[in-house]
Amino acid sequence: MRYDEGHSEKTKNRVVKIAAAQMRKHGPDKVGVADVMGRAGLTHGGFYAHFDSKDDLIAAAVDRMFEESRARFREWTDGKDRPEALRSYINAYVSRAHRDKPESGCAIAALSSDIRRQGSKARSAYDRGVNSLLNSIASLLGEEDGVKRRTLAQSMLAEMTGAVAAARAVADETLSDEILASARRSLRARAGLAELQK
Amino acid sequence: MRYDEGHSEKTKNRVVKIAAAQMRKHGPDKVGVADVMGRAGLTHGGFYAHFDSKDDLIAAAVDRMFEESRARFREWTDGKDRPEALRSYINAYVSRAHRDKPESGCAIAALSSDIRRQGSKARSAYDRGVNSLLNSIASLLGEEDGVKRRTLAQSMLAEMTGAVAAARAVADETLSDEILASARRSLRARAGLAELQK
DNA sequence: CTTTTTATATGATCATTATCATATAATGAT
DNA sequence: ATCATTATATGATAATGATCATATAAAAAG
Repeated sequence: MRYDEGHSEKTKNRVVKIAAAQMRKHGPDKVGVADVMGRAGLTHGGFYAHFDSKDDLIAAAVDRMFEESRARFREWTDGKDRPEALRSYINAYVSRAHRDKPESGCAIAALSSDIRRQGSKARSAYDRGVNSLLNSIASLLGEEDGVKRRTLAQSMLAEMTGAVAAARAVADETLSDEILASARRSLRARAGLAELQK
Repeated sequence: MRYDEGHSEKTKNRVVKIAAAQMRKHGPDKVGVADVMGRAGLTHGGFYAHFDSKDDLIAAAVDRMFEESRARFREWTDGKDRPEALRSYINAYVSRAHRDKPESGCAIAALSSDIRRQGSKARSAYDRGVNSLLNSIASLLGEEDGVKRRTLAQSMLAEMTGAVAAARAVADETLSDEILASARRSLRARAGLAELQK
């Protein structure tokens, strides 16, 4: 049928959004083309009208995940001065809420061990996303020179993503909560934030 | 045939060792039973004489990975005094050598996003391994009380595993090297180690 | 009103993979 | 020597999943 202009693009966006959520939740390889299409209210056959291959979908989904990351970054930091924005970002990222919602969370924490097994398009999208996030974090740091800011941002990103990934991996909830709390505290300290409330 | 006593156990050990390597490299779900058996010089059919299911093999493989972790920990720290052992452990863990050999490296860095999708036996094995590793790290820390040592160990483990996982995930080798170097530096600093050489 | 267009549907194919029933071969026990 | 044992092999089954050829339906263009 001759749907109205832009219908195809809207459908594609919907499919990518669903794929981005499902892939963070279950891993890219555990999400089937037919399942994603089904969730979008479509059947599997139409898939190849939108994407060259499943790899292509994975790459689009990774891009989408990092777009969502940037939106969350803004949500958590907009309208706050630098230290407050940083504190807010750390607390929101290294949180139980984030841990419990991988499907809408950061791609780095969700795909940490999956992405290196993916195709080059997905990996490029991932690299772009990581760089973008590093820049965002560095922009919140008050260090003198840019090199130090970048170094600190990289180290903090490692701890943030490592903590959330580990907190998800561990089955014991007490241990999981502990890991998050320890990382949060350490991150605030080394970001130069004085401890206020808990 | 009536093989000599202990043949079965030796075979099983060999299979688990191979599975542990392959699963760290490719992810548990990407490693087939037939492939592992083939690498052990066997055919797929005999598998169920050794394991109840693939889940069972995954759990055994996870246990094995952490045994290897403990052996590496000893290798890197034995015969050194506490600060030197800690420095050695950090430098060896957060290294390009470790990054480039997931198949023989730490399970936490290798399976960070895979393990939460596995069965309960594998997850229990993982929890045991994480706790054991946390104790090992805490034993290297010179903090006053045990709580602080545990907190710091958790935070450091998050950064170490996060850095190695991220360094593997990223395609750009320059960025990957940078992430490792940044994490290494930060970890040594917050572990209270003075900077000596590079 | 007919034709063309195009997003989506149907249905098939081919590959992969976990699992299991059954067979085999070699060797200690009889 | 024959038998019983047992680790491993053969071969089948059933499920899943990516891909693709082809069909269809509905609206826009004529």
